[in-house]
Amino acid sequence: MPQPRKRATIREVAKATGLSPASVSYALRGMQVSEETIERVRRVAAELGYEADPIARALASGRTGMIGLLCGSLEDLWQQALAVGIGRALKDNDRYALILDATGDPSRERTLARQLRDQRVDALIVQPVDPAAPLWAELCESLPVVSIGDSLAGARTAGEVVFDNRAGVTLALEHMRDRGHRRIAVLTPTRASTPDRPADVHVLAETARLGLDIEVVTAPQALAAATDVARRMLAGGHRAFFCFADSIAYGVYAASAEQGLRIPADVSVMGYDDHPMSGLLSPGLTTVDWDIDGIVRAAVRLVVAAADGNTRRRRIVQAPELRERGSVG
Amino acid sequence: MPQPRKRATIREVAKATGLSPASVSYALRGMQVSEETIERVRRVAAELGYEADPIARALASGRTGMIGLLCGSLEDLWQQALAVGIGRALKDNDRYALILDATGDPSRERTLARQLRDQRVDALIVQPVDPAAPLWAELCESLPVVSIGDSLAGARTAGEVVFDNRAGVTLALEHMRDRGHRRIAVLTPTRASTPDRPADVHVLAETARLGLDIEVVTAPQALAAATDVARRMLAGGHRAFFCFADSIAYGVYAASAEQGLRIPADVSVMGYDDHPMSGLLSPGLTTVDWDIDGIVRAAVRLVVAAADGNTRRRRIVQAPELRERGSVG
DNA sequence: ACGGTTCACTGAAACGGTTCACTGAAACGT
DNA sequence: ACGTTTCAGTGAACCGTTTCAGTGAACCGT
Repeated sequence: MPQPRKRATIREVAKATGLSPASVSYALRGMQVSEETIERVRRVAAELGYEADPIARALASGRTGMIGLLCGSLEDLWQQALAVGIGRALKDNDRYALILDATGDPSRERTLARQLRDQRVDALIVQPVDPAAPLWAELCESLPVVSIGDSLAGARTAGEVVFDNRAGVTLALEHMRDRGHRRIAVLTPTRASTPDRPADVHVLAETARLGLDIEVVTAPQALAAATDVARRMLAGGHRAFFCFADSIAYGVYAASAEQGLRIPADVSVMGYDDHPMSGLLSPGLTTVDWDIDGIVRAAVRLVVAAADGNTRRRRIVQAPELRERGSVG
Repeated sequence: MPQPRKRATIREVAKATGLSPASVSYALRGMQVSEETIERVRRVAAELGYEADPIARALASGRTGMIGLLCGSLEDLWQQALAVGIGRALKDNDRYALILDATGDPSRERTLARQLRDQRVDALIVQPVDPAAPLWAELCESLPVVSIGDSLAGARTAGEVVFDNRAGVTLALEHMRDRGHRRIAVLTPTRASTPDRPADVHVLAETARLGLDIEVVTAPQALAAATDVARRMLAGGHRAFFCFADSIAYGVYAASAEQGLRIPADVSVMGYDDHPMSGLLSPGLTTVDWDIDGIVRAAVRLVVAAADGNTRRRRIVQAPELRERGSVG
């Protein structure tokens, strides 16, 4: 087991400058002491290679400068892209992100959310698996929370970037109906048992309105697992798919290819998200685009403002756009 | 600003059980006290909703139970997959990962690596941007480090999962030569200025041996940026590409499609990594496969052992496999 | 000369755990 | 009856900061 090398503490800096630890602490944060002293302390600290211990700092001050990011399921390529984008945007704001993956499991979501709070993150961005969980209200009591995707029921969030799923679903299903599809398999991500999740409600409402015959099935976002599900649905005679995540649609591509079925001649697929790879497939995946960069920017702006103590709450609604590429025959 | 709700401390549990804080601390970790007391303390703690504060615990004990994961560049889809896989595998070991993204920048890599050490992660998995940096030797002094991809020069790592890049490069370049390509553009990720990075050395050696005419260019892994580079190379007359990451190869697909060039008829592309999406493209991307699951398992096994105090150092060499899918004409 | 500010800095108490060295009692062997 | 172990549990120092409530000196206007 390696030996932790001994590091300089604030007391040593205090000794070396002839000041009290308190003054050094203030000086290093540029408060309450004379310019001259600040300069001197900085110099001595640099000489000694002193850097404040983030753990001790967190314990004493309750602040860390970190932003927590709790993703619903990182198996999803789009969510991966979102996480990476948020991480980089936060970096540009001199913040840094703690990225955690709830793996689509509400109970893990609970555990990790609490863990982040206990880690003293200054604020939290969450892409909820179960937006109706009481957890969120509890969490909002103790730190600013920004949600992406869905509104958190009954919680005082510090901001929300929500998708207009009603419009998105309408766009998708009308497009499929216009192309002559009536019997549609809807593949949605595995998720909380909440039966009345907003997006699902819209699907039911719209299919009823448009007179469609749907079968809803949950599917994991990992390619291999999504392919399994798609394979089963193809075997069951389904030939038109509305996938609630591009990652799931990729599974339909894979399963169709295996069985020699051609898209869009034999099988029709719609995605939901627009991951960069969707444009590279042939045919390109027709999908519903949510402007991922806009979401990243909005979420980061909200969370940084909240972490800085800004209390103005905002709700930003993202409008969807149909990205037609030819996967619906 | 939300008010942190007051939480139970160990002293309150001590009061409630009539024990000393020390005993409670031991009891909750199942040490040094009688079974009966352990049971009682557990019960009372649960009643009070007590849970040990991880920050205070980290300060006092220097341990956190977390494993740090420092990725070279999360723009790369393969590295994203690796990070997600490692996160999930660690979860199965009841550990949890702190995922950070060096964004391909050696100086950020330094900062983040030190930050992880200061966060008291029990161990670190790193996919180095600059494997020759003196940083690693320093880091290995204070915590177990497992590296993925390259060996860390002069550092006493706790384990390594390295790729046999010599074999991988040979596999790729021989394949291209066998298909009749002589003039090849090599697209490598942006990286440290280290000119003698092992993989690059192999490329030069092999091209010389095989009598190839190469031009080496660095390219970012983000699709849009990689496409830009590919576009320029196509404009420069290049028609055969060896990309040192599948993500970069995707950029060649995109740029070729834009210009109406067909793969493999007009343009040939080889990747390096084998991301799941590579099999979905048409034609599938011919690439060098590194068995990502094996890497994940090996790295996690090594790092968990090291975090548990096991000092046996191991070096695992991954052998490449050519995954031929038709993108090389 | 005097009360009142301002300024630069300090002492000590947090923050919430862990761990070391120790204690008193019971159990043990002889 | 005695010295030795073992056991369950304790007191207090410690981890490395931050922050609150002062303190003494210099400076102010009158």
